[in-house]
Amino acid sequence: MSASQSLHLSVDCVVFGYDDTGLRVLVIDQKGLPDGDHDGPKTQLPGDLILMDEGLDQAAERVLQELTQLQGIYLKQFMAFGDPYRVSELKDRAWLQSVRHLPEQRIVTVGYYGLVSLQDYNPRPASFAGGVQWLDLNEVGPLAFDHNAILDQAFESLKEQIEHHHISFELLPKKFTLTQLQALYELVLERKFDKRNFRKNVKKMNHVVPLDEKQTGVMHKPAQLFSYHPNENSK
Amino acid sequence: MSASQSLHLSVDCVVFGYDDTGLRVLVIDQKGLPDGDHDGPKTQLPGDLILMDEGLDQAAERVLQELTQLQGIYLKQFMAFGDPYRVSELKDRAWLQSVRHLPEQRIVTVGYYGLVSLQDYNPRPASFAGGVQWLDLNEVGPLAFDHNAILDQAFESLKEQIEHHHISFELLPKKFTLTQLQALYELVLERKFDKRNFRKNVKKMNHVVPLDEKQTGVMHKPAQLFSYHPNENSK
DNA sequence: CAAGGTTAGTGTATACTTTACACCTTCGAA
DNA sequence: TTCGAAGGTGTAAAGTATACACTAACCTTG
Repeated sequence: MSASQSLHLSVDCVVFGYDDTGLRVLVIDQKGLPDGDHDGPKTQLPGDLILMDEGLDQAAERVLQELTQLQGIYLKQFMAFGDPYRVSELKDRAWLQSVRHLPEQRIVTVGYYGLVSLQDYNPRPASFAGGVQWLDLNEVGPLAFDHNAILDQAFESLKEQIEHHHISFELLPKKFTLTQLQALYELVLERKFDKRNFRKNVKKMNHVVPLDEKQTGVMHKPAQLFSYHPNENSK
Repeated sequence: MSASQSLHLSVDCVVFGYDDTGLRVLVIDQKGLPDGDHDGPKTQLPGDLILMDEGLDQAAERVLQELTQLQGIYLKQFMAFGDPYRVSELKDRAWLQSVRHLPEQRIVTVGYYGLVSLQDYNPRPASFAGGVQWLDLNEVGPLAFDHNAILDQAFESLKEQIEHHHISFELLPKKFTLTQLQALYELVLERKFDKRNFRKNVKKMNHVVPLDEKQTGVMHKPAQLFSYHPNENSK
């Protein structure tokens, strides 16, 4: 029935970053591809094979750290991708072979999405490993492998989760304004909200608490800052 | 970095079945376990290794068909389980070795949940492969491996999806009564609904259409039958 | 064939939630 | 001092959710 399986398992991370300029995805350059045709896709989602003694969540954390220096961010598994022909483009196979010395082996991957506040983590983009870029979600070109499909699916999962779980705060700085929160919801859910109604709803959530602090350095009325307190008695 | 991976990939199916007696899960007996201690868990979720040339969804379908004869039912991937020690009990390892002749290899599994109407598929339980049982959801004992955890997670996913996607109809016969629909929601969401309010809501869904037909053979006022029409213009 | 058992099926009043909508405030820059 | 730019606030109307109790239709039994 089963015979001898020979396939590999990887994790791929779709890291969403948010700041006042919008919602972005983290991609890395493919390194080590032999010179020659410069056209095709040269960026991909950060991902790699899992190690024999680590769990999936652990692998996602490690891979992300190794490839992008990002650490300690929110990561959540959303879907496994196992189409036998998911790595079918010639260029993709060539890259795999050049980097991993793998023969034509099947790779199944487990997708994770990650959330990070660009304002908190990215004041110094230079600290990231070379070849790391934050692409605007609307301007992601073709990625290697089936990574565009993985990205789309990750964004779908994000949309579904943001309303029912308190994950939006993972994308915001520790101190944020209600305008930032609203803009985030509008970007993720792809619709507009009324400012007053939005704020009314936020005030019902007792895990969003106002601080004794205001925005500084803006050339308009400074906004009240808020922060997220997970255990401000339930709801 | 990665070195040589050597792990296996399987699918496991959590099939939920519904009829007027409640919500059930499909389990199979483990066969081929050498005689001896009869205590430990002897049932498991249907699952097996995936083949080299099939996708994950395809593997789930095939495995389910091979182990339980169930075919053509709704199946949806919900999560991958990859803890390196997920198959840690001695008895589980012994079983794997006796059946698959695998050494102490790691197995990562992709979980699918399935939905089926017991009334439509199970008028003749004899037609199922031997060793297949439908356990009441509240009376599932210990299963092999980490299958209890997989089951719990599957049920969580079912709860989340039933409200936003039209999957409840996969658990109902083609022609169903509103009482059946309500009882199903009550079982899955683990709360009661008011009959009149529930029916008001259903009548707003234009994908649930009344038929020109009533229940027969019941010793009370026969109920109107309904059926599900996916494309009765949206929402 | 009448009575009793059992589930089907229906409407309304009230509380709550959602929506739509416009103006004054506060800061920095010029 | 004025201007530009975003912050911050309340109310009325529409829609949705809840709570609640009786009659209707079938089968069975005496």
